[in-house]
Amino acid sequence: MSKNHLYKGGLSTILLKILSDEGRMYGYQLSKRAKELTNGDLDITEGALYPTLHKLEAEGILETEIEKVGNRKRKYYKLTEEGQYKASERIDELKEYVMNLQGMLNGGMSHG
Amino acid sequence: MSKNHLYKGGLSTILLKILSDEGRMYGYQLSKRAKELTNGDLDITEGALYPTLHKLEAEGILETEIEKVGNRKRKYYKLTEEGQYKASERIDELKEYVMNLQGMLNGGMSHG
DNA sequence: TTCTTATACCTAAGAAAATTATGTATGTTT
DNA sequence: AAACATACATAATTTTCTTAGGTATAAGAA
Repeated sequence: MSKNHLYKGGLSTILLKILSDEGRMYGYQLSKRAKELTNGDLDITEGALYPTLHKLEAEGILETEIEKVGNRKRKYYKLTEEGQYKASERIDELKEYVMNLQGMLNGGMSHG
Repeated sequence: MSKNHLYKGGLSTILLKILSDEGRMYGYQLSKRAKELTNGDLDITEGALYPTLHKLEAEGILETEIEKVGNRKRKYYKLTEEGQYKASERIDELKEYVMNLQGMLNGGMSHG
């Protein structure tokens, strides 16, 4: 099993984190929230967003409900019961990884 | 210009950070050092490592010297003068990105 | 009222960057 | 002698992203 999630494949875990905090969101809303939370650094494209959500749904980690607001449909995502467990695992792994990475990036200042 | 380096394309910047700290290293050594510095989390495969180094060399960011140790050759990499400038730019960007990501991962605890 | 922008979903083609597999060769340890 | 670590490299494949294209409703500006 690979441990190099983050510089490849971190997007799904980021989405899971947001959903685990917010409870229930739709795709468009998720991408806006991600951008907010990272001070504009994370700009999730639609071509990445929707396939990733579909994959997580297919894995049984997310489930959906379609709601009509006015004349427009929104597809709401939330974690399944099984998904809550898997999500917290993945989020913890990512946290640890990011912490180690940050340690590396801020260490080694004694050179110049 | 894309801002989503990290969950894709962070490897080269990580290598630049290590080289900027250590000054001069060869490929195999770089991969071992990266693993050390991240408590084993970052396991760079050879198929990722060498093409990435070759690309950075082709970009003029790294330069090489081959040394013979016993009967075995080592290819040492270091930053070029131009490379030092570009490396520090990329490292700063990555730092900021990782900081924002960490903020997101550790925020939103007020849910349960 | 028409144009632009924002909202809201989606897929397909292509590129980028990784993994996996394979190859060569030397040195060390069991 | 066999296994493992060092040390380089490339090719085939897969994953995951960007870019581009498509549909449609709603709101605001010109």
